[in-house]
Amino acid sequence: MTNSAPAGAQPAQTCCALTKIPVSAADAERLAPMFKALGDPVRLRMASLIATQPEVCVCEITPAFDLSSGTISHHLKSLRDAGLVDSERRGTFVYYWIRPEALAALSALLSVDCC
Amino acid sequence: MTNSAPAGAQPAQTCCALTKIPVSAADAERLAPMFKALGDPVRLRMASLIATQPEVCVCEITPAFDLSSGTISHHLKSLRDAGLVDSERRGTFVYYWIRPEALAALSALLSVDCC
DNA sequence: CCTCTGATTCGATATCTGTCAAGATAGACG
DNA sequence: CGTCTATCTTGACAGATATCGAATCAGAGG
Repeated sequence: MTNSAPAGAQPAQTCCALTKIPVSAADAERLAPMFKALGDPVRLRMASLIATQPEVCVCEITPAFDLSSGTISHHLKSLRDAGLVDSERRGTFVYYWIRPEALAALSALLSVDCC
Repeated sequence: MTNSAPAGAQPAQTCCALTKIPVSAADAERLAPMFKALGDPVRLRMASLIATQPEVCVCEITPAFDLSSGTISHHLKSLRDAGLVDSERRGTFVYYWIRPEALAALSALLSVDCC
């Protein structure tokens, strides 16, 4: 039980939505899965890799990780199920892109720019 | 495989650090556990409950959830291990508070205010 | 000291998760 | 139509996780 802040001292000075009003159970059910999807190092990197480009082919994602293609697919599915990315097959290849609304929802909760 | 964005159309217009440069493997290892900790509805609500006040007694947290005290402790430990909160015993009671640096780290990654 | 209360830890259990290898699909292209 | 390549799905499995109830620990106060 470390102690990095004088317990009685000043409160969290970082202001963000999370610190304004307790997240409701309903919001928590909706938002937690997105955090969960980003809660694995591989998926966090995948999401970032996809987010840095308009769209990314799976054939570009696969070689960026030392994992089987089955595992890559599995993680991409997690990200898609969480609503963070979307995908489309175009010919032989499948392309993924980020869903900005999803990032915005998380950002709104954590962003310090809310006040 | 739904299709909510015209694949070839404009890229993610929401700008945040995540979309600038792919998260490095090292950063992913450091940040993913924090997202993971927030990736459970119970813990997300707990973190928010703690973040909305300077500090919160466990005796206030416990009745806010329909869970055994053992389970509450378990989740609080997860949040603490992830570096999101810290705690201190004061007499009979234990108090938790948010670690603003941790929220700031996540915020920096997702915030739209970076450009 | 003894006991009471708040909180954590422990043991058990059911479920979930990350991973791989192998098999199944979907198009492209002869 | 057959085959090749890219991707996804399935089956299996070891390890993690959420949960409870019981046991333990830490102070407070007689």
